[in-house]
Amino acid sequence: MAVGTIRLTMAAAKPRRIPEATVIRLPVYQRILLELVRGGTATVASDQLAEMARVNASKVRKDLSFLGSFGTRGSGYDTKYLLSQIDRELGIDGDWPVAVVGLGNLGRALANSQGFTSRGFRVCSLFDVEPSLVGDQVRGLMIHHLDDFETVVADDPPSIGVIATPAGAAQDVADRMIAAGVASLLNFAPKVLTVPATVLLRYVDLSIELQVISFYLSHRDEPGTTEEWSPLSLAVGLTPTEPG
Amino acid sequence: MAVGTIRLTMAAAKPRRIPEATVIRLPVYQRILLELVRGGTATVASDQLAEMARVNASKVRKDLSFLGSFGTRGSGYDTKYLLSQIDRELGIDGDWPVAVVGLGNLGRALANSQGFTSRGFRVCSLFDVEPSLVGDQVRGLMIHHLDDFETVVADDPPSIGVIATPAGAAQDVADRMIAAGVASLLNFAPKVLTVPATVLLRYVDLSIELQVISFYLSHRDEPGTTEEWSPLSLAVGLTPTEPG
DNA sequence: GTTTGTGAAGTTATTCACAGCG
DNA sequence: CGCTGTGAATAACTTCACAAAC
Repeated sequence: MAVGTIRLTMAAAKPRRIPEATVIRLPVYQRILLELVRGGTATVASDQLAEMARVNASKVRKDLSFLGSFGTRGSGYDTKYLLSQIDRELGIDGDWPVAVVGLGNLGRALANSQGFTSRGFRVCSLFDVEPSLVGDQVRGLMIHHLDDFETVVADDPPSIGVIATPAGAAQDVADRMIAAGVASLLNFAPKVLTVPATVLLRYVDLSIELQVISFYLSHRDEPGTTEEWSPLSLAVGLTPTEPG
Repeated sequence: MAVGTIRLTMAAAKPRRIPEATVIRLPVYQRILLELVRGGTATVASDQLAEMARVNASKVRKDLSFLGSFGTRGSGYDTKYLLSQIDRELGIDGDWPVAVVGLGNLGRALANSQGFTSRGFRVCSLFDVEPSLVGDQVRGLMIHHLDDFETVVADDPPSIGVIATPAGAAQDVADRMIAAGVASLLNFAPKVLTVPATVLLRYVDLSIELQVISFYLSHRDEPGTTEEWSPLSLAVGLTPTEPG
């Protein structure tokens, strides 16, 4: 590209500002590309990607064009290269230490999951209050008592705090994480949290997913409704910061 | 509930068609209202709801107006009543049997979670292939061997199938679920699935959440970017069906 | 006075449709 | 030819702003 497009000063910095809707789809393309690369597919056209992501092909092309123009007309996109560009854009080259509080089934599943232990993410510390868990190891990391939270995270400050506790403990854990300087929270507890507007807060609520499903199942046969719902995106979560 | 409210006979069907963006926020309001009701709050104004949901107040009012007009000018919304209306709209009065395949940490956490065992949802059967798990009970339900899937679900056909297996097993499980008539899948395995367009497919990918977070953390200090990202919605997942 | 509900205005996202490159 | 990249057209969503209702 190097679209001569303005922004000149000292040569062509990209005019980028990636739309939110696109940002949300990038991880989806990323995952698809990862599978393609692993499966040995070297190039992919926008309409194939679109089919796999279950979106429209021009949307794919538009989305990717915000990153630059990496496609080859006539053949498509180089999977490896495109993946590396998406990774870069998503900040995957960074180091993102993650602290997990709550090591019940869910916390354990998270701490063990690929997503938390690859591509820049790294579980750095684990906490619980349950005496029978404290001292145990998960993936080679010891579970600390929550009482030691401040001390432990001082050594290796997490960027992301994961709350996988029961609802009753969640707000307290959030407060302590924020006080310790954690910039973003991922909350799995079924509890609405109150945090400062500067904190990036995302909820993952498994029941919310179910309810969106039940909504579509309930309505799929209503007259005139049938073909028109294309339940986009996915769902879940409250959101950080309003601009105003 | 048992609101005498209309739905009169056969006059005046509302002109309703709830925008997708609204549908995605309804479960968020729902959860907030549930906490308010439990905490004994009887009424709530749109700007309070908005603050808790971290969205704009007119968005809240507009969203709620698609359900009908249940607010009282001057004081706000009756929490209980509003909650019941959202529940109704989300199809919560239905019966949604859920089959879970894969009872590792994640599957267990799901089967035990409130979201899967309340408000219309009901875990109806559990499956795994691991001999040491088959025959165990989780919340009073026996874990069946996946080999018996077709037989077991014939008795109590699930509306929703949850895939919490390793990636390698996910497509096979999906195929069997679809063949057995399951209308919607919730996939937690890190695998892109191929399913017919009529199947409602949602992905929950914990690493996608992390990556959206890392995107915002990476970009929050770029010049001109700081205040403007209001990372809406939430994100995750591929999507079912395109209309075209 | 307070807060809803909603047209109208403004913004953002999607889709079309085609020129341009390989 | 095939497929990308992108302006222009369309559609969806958000926000404003205020009249009406309590």
